[in-house]
Amino acid sequence: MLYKSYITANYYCNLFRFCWSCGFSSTAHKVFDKSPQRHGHEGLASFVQGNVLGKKSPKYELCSALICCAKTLNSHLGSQIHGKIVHSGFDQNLYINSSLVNVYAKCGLMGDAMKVFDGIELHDEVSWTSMICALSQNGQGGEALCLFKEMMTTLVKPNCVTYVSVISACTEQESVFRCGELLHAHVIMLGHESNRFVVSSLIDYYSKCGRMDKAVMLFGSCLASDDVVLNTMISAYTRNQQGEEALKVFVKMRDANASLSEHTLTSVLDACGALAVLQMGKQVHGLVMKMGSDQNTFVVGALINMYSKCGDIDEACHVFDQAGYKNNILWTSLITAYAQSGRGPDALKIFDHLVMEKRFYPDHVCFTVVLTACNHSGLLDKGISYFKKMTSDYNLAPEIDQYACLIDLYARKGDLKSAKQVMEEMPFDANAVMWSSFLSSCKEYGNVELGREAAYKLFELEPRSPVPYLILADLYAGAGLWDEVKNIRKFMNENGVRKSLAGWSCVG
DNA sequence: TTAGGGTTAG
Repeated sequence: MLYKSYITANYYCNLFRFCWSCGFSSTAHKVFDKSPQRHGHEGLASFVQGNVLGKKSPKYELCSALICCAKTLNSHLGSQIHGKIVHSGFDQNLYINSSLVNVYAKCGLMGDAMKVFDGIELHDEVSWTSMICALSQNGQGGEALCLFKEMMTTLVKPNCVTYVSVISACTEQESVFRCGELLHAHVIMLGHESNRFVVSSLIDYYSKCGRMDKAVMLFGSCLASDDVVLNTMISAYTRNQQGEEALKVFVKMRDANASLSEHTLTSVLDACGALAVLQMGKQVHGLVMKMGSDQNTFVVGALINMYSKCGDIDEACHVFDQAGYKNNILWTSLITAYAQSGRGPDALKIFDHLVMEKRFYPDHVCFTVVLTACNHSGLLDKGISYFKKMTSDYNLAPEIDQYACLIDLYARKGDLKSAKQVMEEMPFDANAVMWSSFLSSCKEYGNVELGREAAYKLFELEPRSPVPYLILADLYAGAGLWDEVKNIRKFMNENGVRKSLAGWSCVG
């Protein structure tokens, strides 16, 4: 088994300085890439600040400095260097501008990134790709595709990197899902299909739109020796409820003495959690300790989730306690672990304690967890009050997931009128999940009128599903409306909805 | 000397 060796951050920092001072900037970059992620960046950035900003800088040094800024997410230093670039008259240099786009994009400053991009007079494939990638990585997949289309109208031709960026953009939202297949056709025509970066982005794309047949085909056709392709495939299987296949890939990786990274660990822990295989999860935990990855935030989060999904809340807490650095995501993972193990009130206690001490600022996902915990613990009024706090205390506009929780809270309480009012007044269209939970509550409380309305909405939203027909029939039966029950059976036949009538005993 | 794939919370 190959493990990443751990050398101190100082070693990397000194080596970086040495390479840089000798003018070996590309070697310096390699050193920078290998430096441990959580250490040394600050030191390197301050070195850049001292050596680039204070001197008359050649173009390549400015470029190198910008790469460091992008990697350390240091937009402040990036802006300072930008000022120097303008002052030195290098503001039309393509290399520098592509790097600048990258710095701003990595720091989430999309307006600045676009401004630099728009200011470039003559683009090359890298400058186009930098901006396409920037949009893709900032959740603007649709815009990334538009820019790609614009690029296609120019004389500059996209390369492998462009395809990797634009294919990744297609996984962002369902509206651009179908574009991925078209891009795959481009890739085949241009002969990029054997590029491992392209392959892994395609596997990821297909797995995210549920086309595992295509993902498996691509995986089978490549050499599969690349660790990222293997990790992508483990995640792809897990995402598509094929955890056993995911574990098989992992076992093969171990048998082949493949290099295991922290990505591998998180992906395989996710598979263990999905399958609830505690023993296997513990073995991977052993590997985590052996590799010295027990302080990596991604790995710690994956461990907490794995133990929580396997029902071992004590071990989940232990992992959390051992983590030196605790961010919002880890706190949310811990709250989720309590909520998932039926300890909703404990989950809420942690949340209240944290916000009281101002140790973390809850986000949308955290509120979804809290609201779900309230829902599952029957703390309906408390849940509604948390929902209101989102806006009043934290200035967070609720999103569709939190509205779904609120609707569920009102409906479970039997306040069907309020639940329906929320569905009508919220800034989103009520989806099938919302109407389904609403319909179930209508059945629970015997509200025929609202139940009928919900069922008819579901007939439109999910025309092939027999479930709303069956629930509505149950509701009618509970109210003694036997003629209506018979009509439902007729209605199902007319609409071509098929379902075994087992369980529909109320019809008699 | 510019750009790129996979990982954590419901």
